[in-house]
Order: sequence, then structure tokens, then C-alpha cells
Amino acid sequence: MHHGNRHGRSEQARLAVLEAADDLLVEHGFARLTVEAIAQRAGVAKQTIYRWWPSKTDLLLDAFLTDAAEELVPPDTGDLVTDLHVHLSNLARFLTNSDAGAVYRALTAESLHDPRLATRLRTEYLSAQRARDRLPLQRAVIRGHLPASTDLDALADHLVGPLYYRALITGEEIAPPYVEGLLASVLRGATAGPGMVQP
Amino acid sequence: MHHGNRHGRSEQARLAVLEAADDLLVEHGFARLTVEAIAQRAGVAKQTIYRWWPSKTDLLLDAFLTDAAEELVPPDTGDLVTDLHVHLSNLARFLTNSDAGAVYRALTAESLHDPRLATRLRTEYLSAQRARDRLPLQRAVIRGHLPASTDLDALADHLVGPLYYRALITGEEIAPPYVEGLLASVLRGATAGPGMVQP
Amino acid sequence: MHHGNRHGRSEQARLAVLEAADDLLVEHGFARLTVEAIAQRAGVAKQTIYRWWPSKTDLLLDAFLTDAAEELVPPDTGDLVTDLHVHLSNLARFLTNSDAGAVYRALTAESLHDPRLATRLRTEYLSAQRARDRLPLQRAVIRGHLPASTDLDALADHLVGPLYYRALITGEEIAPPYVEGLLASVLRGATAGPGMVQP
Amino acid sequence: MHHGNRHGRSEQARLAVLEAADDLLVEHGFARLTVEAIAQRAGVAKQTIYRWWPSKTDLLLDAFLTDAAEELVPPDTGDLVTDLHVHLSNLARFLTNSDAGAVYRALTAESLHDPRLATRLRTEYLSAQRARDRLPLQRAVIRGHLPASTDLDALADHLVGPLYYRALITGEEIAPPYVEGLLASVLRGATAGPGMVQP
DNA sequence: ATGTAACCGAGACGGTACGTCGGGTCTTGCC
DNA sequence: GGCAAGACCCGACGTACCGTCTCGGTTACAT
Repeated sequence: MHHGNRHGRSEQARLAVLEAADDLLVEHGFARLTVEAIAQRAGVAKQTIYRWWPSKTDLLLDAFLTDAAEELVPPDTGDLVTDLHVHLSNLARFLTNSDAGAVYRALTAESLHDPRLATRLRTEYLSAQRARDRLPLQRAVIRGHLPASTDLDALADHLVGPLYYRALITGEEIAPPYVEGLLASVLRGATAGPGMVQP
Repeated sequence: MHHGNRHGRSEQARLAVLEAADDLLVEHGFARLTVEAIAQRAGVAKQTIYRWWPSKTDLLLDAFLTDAAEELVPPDTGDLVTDLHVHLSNLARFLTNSDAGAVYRALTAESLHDPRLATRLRTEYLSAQRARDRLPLQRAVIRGHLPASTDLDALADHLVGPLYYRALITGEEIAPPYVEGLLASVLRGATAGPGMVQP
Repeated sequence: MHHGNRHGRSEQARLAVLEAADDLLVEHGFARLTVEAIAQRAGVAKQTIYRWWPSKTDLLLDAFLTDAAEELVPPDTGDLVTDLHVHLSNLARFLTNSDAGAVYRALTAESLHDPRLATRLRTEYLSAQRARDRLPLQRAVIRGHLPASTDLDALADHLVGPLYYRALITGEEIAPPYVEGLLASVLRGATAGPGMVQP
Repeated sequence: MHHGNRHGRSEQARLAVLEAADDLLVEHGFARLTVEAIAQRAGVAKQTIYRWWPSKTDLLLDAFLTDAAEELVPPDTGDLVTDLHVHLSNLARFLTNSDAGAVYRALTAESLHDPRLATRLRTEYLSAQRARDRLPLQRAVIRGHLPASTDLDALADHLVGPLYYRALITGEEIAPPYVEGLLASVLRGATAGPGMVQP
């Protein structure tokens, strides 16, 4: 265990900062998440924070990616409905009830003010998450449970969009029946033949 | 032309403040939307702002509700698909490309940090907007073009959720084909009989 | 008693700052005389200090000029030796033992690093002080107790120079006999005819 | 020529540091004389500086004593006036115009804030300098050109005090006539019998 | 017409947090 | 074991806005 030296930064300091940021955000909210408070909580000098992170949001993003990278991997049971039900439920819980989700919501909020952060959040987290969201659908196509012509990007959007909408916009809870209804409606649309839609 | 007096506030000052806030947000972004800048731009004293609006977000919400209350009323052509296509396209444009939408995105961002604002945004704007989102569906039920048993709240969520998701989360554009695909998928799911969904 | 308003700065705040600066310098020395400490001691915001004084030394100079402007006026007893003895003793006490002298020494120290301050200190304090130093000599010339041809500037330098030297450079105390010896030596030189000086 | 090793400190590093400190002080003034700048200019690590000098002023004092110890030795021509004229002129030039004088002025400035440095500056430089200032007077006493009863300390003070006063306090130049006038006045006082001074 | 009371622009105030800078300490690995 | 390198903690710096306050001027109704 060492401090900074000519060969690089102190991993100890780095982790203390990331954890302090996480904790302070969850405990006191974004408004009280100041660099000074993070530094004090982490037992670190402010300058050490500014040395390694250009801004508070870069720091939060780093904390989020470090802590939460492994979450939200969908299961692979062989059954599309089961896989999606589990995955969407996990996503809903992440968005509404988890500590990592609190960090994610704060980052999303900031990204609406800051296009640079929005880009980083998308390239460094969201694109991978969207790939995970598509995984059960891709497997179902391979198994023949979904038509090969299915637009998987669109279908994934139709499934997760309403969850983000409720979690971040309407603020309503996402109970299991809601997930089931969503799943039924969207999958029915995906598997039905060309319907009554054209006017 | 009058200023404040014992009988009430100056409408002139009120409008100047709201317009200045709107303009500064659109021109320079939320970060540079300071009360001092609004006061200077509006030619108004800071105290006049604090006298009438408890916080900057209350001011923004007032500006948003004043400017944009009349927008996004869905048409009533008698055809569900047409009505929804127009309405969802308008919603997409509002969320991604309008000045009022910029204010709405900023308010949404703040509401993720501030539950009190979230509540106000929902009761004073979002609930009415969601009612407008349901209107075409309600009319279709009355006309018999949708089953009477349809869960309209859920159906509306499934339609608008992906638009909010793309506009606020993924940042992708929402082209006409995307709206059409969404409409086809969700309406097909709504009108198909009970499908293959149950395992 | 009022705070700042459209009519200008708060005299209350101004005096609190000047007094706090004086006190802190005398109590803790220049090293611990920070703007933050002054602000806290005066019950004033840091910005209030920066609003009115360009730098800490400008503040100190203001404090010095406000507090000490009336000091060190030489007496006029009609007797040159008495006048000078009193005046030089007062000057010695000011330089070595007074609170105002502590501020003066600090300003002098800074002026050795800062030509701008040196100029201000000379034009706003020292030139007046040097005029006061010459006063007893001028009166003696008028009374005929000193030759009319006397170079008063030089003579004053010869009297006060050694006091500044001991007070600021050698740090030795300046006891009454020292002042008397100085006076005897310099005045003897001033009143003697052209002496053995030319080689 | 060797670097630091088991045999002791690197003389090369020591001299590079002292010279860098001197140069930076003369070139950029005391304000920009930072330890980091000295280290960089000397091609030395900061720690090497802190290892050998307790503080920046100790370093400056070391630089001053190393560079300037040999200066300001008065001549011995056998003629008091000549000796003093040369010596006082050299002293005046040192105080106002030399590089070593710049370092001395900076040290003097710091010593007014720092009693510990003041003591060191007096014991390690000033006392020797004052002894040199007294040398011509002592020789004159031996030669019988000054009364044996002369208070040499006081006389030396009366001669150099006004030079320090002009150089450090009033900032005026010290031209040859000023030195001559000073010399004439003070020596006349020293050689005249008991004068008109007692009231 | 004059007095009164509420609102107005202006801007100084006490604060909080920012991001930067320099001082002085510590660790590593080369020589 | 001295050295260069450089990350570290500490704490003061000067800045930007915050939200509060007081002021003198303005306006419009009520006497």
C-alpha cells in the first residue's frame, strides 16, 4: 500500500475518493456533493481530486463505472419471456431503488445540462447497457423464437423506454404487473404478423 | 405602463424576467443561467426575482408553463394511427428541437435532484400532458377501434416512453420511420388477441 | 446604523475590517494575517474585503493611515534640543514599541518587495512624516538658532536615519542616552564652523 | 566531481541551488521566488532543498553569505575621510544597486516579519559588517586622528544609519555629495569639543 | 393635493463552494 | 545513502453566485 510517487498515482487515494463521492451522493444528495466534502470524507487533499478528475461529474462517472460495471447482465434461461422479465425487473430496480441507480440518475440529470458528459455517459456506459438489453432478443432470434427480420434495436427501445420513462419522468413505481403488461404488449406486437396498423 | 405599487406586482417585470430566463437558458445553457444574469438581462433587481419566485427552478417552471401550456394537443381526425402519428411526432419535436423543450429538459434534469420540483412538474405539467397523450386512445375506444378493456395508461406509456428514452437518455434523433415503427409495434400488440406471451 | 446600500459602502464593515487587521497583525504577526482570518474576526465576508481593497497590503496601509495619521507631531517649546529630544524619543518609541509601529514595520517589509507599495507608503505617509521631522529645525532657523544655510533635509536624515537603522536593521533598543548622544553629535556638527573634514 | 552518495551531500547540487535562488530573486523578485522554481532552475528535486535548508529564507541567507561575504571591506589609506568616503560609497552602492544588495534587502524585509531570521541575519552577517564599518574609526583613534574617548559604535551608527534610511526607507538615491555632506557633518560633530548642545 | 403603502432598481452585505497555487512531506528506484 | 521525480496533504488565495437587506424613488389609491 503506497502513496503517490514518481511511478504513478495512489490507488488508495483514488478508491477513497470514489467511495466518498458515492456515499455522499446517496446520503445527502447531489446538492451537498461538494468537492470539499468529498476530499474531507476521503481524507484527501482537494488538489488530489483536481489533479485526476477534470470535474465533479467526471469523478461521479468514474465512481459509477467502477462500482456498477458488472450489474444488469441478463440471464440466459432459454426462454425469452423469463429472460426479459428478470432483466427488465432488475433494470427497474436499478433505476428506482439502488445506490448505483442514484448515481446514475444524478449523472443523467447532469448530462441534460452538459453535452460533453452526455456523450461520455453514452459511450462509456449506455451503449454497453443497451447491448445487454438486446442480448435476450438476439438469443431468441437465434433460437427461432423471434423472426429474423426483427429490428432488435427498436424492440429493445420499446421494452426499456417505458421503464426509464416511469423511473425518471413520471416517478411512478414499477411493480411486477407493470413489467408483465409491458412484456405482453410489446412481444405480442413483435410476434404478430403485419396487423391492422396501416390506415 | 406602471411599476409596482401597493396593489400588486408589475406584470412588466414579471414578463421580462420570464423571457430573460427562457432566452438565457436557450442561448447559454443551464450552467450560465444565474439569477444575477436574469436580473441584469431583464433590467430588474435581484430582489424582485426573489420576491416572487422561491427559487430559480420555480422561476423556470413558471416560464415553461406560461410559454408552453397550449402546445401538444393531439388532433382528432377520426383515425387513430393518424392522430397518434401527428401527436407523437409533435412530442418528439418538442422534446428534441424546441426552445420550450430545452426548458423542459432543464427542469427534468433538476427534478432528478429535487423531489419537490419533481412533484410540481408532475402535477402542474406532466399529468395534463399524459392526459393529452391518452386522448386519441380514448377516442378510439369510443369509436370501437380499440377494445374497451384496453389499459390506456399503460398503452400511452408504451407509446411515449421510448420517445422520452431516446430524447433524454440515448440522445438519438427521432425520425419519422422510428415513430412509424413504434406505432406499428405497439398498436399491433394492443389489437392482437392474447398471444404467445405466456410461457 | 446601516449596511451597504445604494449610497455606498458600510462604514461599520470598513472599520471592523481595519481594526481586525490591526489586531491580528499585533497579536499574531504578519505570517498569520490572512484575508480569511481578517474576514472572520471582523464578521465580514471575504468578498467585502476584496471589493474595497486591492490587496492585503492596501488594507494594511489603509489601517495604518486611519489609525496613526495624527501621531508624531513634534512639540514647539522654543528650544531646539528639547523639541528634538521629545520628537526623536517619540519616533523611537513608535518604531520599536507601538502597535502602529508594528503595522509600519510590516508595511516597510512589504515595500521592500513591492515598489508600488513603496511609492504609496512614501507619498501617503513618509513624506508627511519627514516634513514633521524637519519642523523643529525650520523653527530653529527662523529663531536664529541654526544657520540659515543649513541643509535641513540632510540634517533631518542624519537625526532620524540612525533611529530607523537601529529599530529596523540592528534591532537594538533605543534608550534615552542613545538619543541624547545622537543629538549632541549631529547638532554639534551642524553648528560648528567648517571643520577638519577636508583632507 | 561527484553526486550525492554515501560520502555526503553533493556540492554541485548545493551551488546550483544557491545560484538559482540568487538569479531568480534578482530576475523576478521575491514574489516569484518559489521553492519549485528554484528546484527547476537548479535541476534539483524539491526534497533536496528541504533536506538541506529548513526554509526558503535560510536558503537565501546561505546564498547571501556564500556570495557576498567578502564585500565591503573598508580601505586603509591612512586618511580617515578618504577611508570612510570609499567605504560609505561602497556601502551605498551595495544597498541600492548590487545583486547581493537585492538579496540583502529581501532578507531584511523577511527579517521584519521573522525574529528568528532577524537574529540569524544579525549574528551571521550584520555584526561582522558593523565591525568593518568601525574599522576606519578604530584606526583613526590609533593614529590619534580621533579622540580616544570617541564612542565608535555610536559614531558608526551615525554614519551608516542615514545610508540605510535612504536606501531602504525613503528610496532616494545616494549621490556622492550626499555621502560627503554626511561625512562632513558627522565628523565635525565627532571632532568638535563639547558644543552648544546642552541647553 | 397630499399622504401612505407597496413595489421598483440598485447594489452592498454575510456566506458557500469553486478551482488554483505554493509549502513542506513522503515513497520509489537509480546511481 | 544521496539524488530526481513526482504524488501527497494542507491551507490560503481570489472569484462567482447565492439569498438577504436597506435605500431612495415611483406609483396609485384614499383621504
